[in-house]
Amino acid sequence: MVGRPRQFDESDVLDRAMQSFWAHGYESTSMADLVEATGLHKGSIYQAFGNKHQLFIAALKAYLDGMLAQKNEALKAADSPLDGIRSVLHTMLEIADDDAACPRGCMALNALVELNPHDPEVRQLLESFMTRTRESMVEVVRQAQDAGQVSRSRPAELITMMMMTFMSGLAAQLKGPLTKPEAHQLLDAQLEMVT
Amino acid sequence: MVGRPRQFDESDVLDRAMQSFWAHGYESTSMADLVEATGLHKGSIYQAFGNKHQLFIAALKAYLDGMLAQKNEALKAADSPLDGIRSVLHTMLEIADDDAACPRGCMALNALVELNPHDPEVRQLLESFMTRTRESMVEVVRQAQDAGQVSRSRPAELITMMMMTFMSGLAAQLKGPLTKPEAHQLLDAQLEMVT
DNA sequence: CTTGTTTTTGACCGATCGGTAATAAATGGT
DNA sequence: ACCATTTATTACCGATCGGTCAAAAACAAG
Repeated sequence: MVGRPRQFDESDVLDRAMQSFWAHGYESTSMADLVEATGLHKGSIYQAFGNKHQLFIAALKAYLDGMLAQKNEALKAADSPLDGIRSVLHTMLEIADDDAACPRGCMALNALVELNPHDPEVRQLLESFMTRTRESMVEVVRQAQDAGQVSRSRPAELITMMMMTFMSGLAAQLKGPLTKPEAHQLLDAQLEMVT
Repeated sequence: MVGRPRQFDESDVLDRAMQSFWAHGYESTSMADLVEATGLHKGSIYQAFGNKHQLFIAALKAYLDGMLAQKNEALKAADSPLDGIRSVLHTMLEIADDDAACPRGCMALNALVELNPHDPEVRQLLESFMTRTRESMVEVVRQAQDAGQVSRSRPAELITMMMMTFMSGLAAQLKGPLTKPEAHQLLDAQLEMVT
């Protein structure tokens, strides 16, 4: 027995929900907003995703998975470890500021600031994500050091943490008056310093 | 004619409201929360501050004024321009992570991420604050360059923006697993690089 | 065509949201 | 003592919040 077929693509709906949460945050996105953004009715959302919080978790997970995939792709395509790092970070910036009208920033950072201290599920998700990205980035920094592209005067772990911290700052500042060209310029300066 | 005297200290109530907004953000702080935090009744809050949004603006303004005062004080007390910068930034870090149980971060950054794109009043307030801090910091960086404490290889404006971006990143990361000692260590490393 | 199963749809729910109004209480001035 | 004015207090408001439920609809299997 199969029942009535779905009239929507789940990953497509999840993506639309993600856009809403990304642009407005968790609390400021109402179920009415999600109904409008996804196009399907309230009951269908609850049947498919449980509740608002679970939908947010699913959307955040989709966002993080997309970022990880993008990162691996960029690293693989790069000619050298340092080029890979550059490519990953500049692409992250592009993703964080792709809409000229509304600077959404980085959804992971938005969730970190809005929800992390009070939401265990978000906390676990973000911690796992950050740990994985950090470890992967430390590895690439080591490769860059081995290739002579990055100074050995500082441990790879420290360099990595400084870059991730700087990226967090850029993602936050993009929600303010900072423009995209300025952000890229700052990132280049930081990369030059740290290498 | 004078009327019934107030039974509360306005700046004290404002401070309590600020603590709530600081810890939970704007949307997640309900009027009921504010009633509990301030101790006075709902009607009194509205009579004294207008509405929730105006109260938040007043609380944010009080926070920013406090930060500016702390900054000027630390700069004046410092033995050298570079020491002043160090003192200001490390103190900001302490303020952003003063409660072991709940990392509130920096209220200005929290407001930037949660509200800036959609709230004109917050935007104007934060832009004015950031412009003033940036200009004042550029001046101190120049003094540090004149004193030979900071390299002239980069313009003071760039160094300032990099430091502020890095601080934003630290303020955000403090809401996550990053510990206070780690944050101070990262800040020291960044200061060493940039100088 | 009927039946079982799933999705769709829209009406509906109690709780909470931010905000208001009316009354009581407390003061200084006359 | 009384009045004008301001604050304190509480009951109350409509709107919106996230969430539920039952009936209708659309399929596959028998």
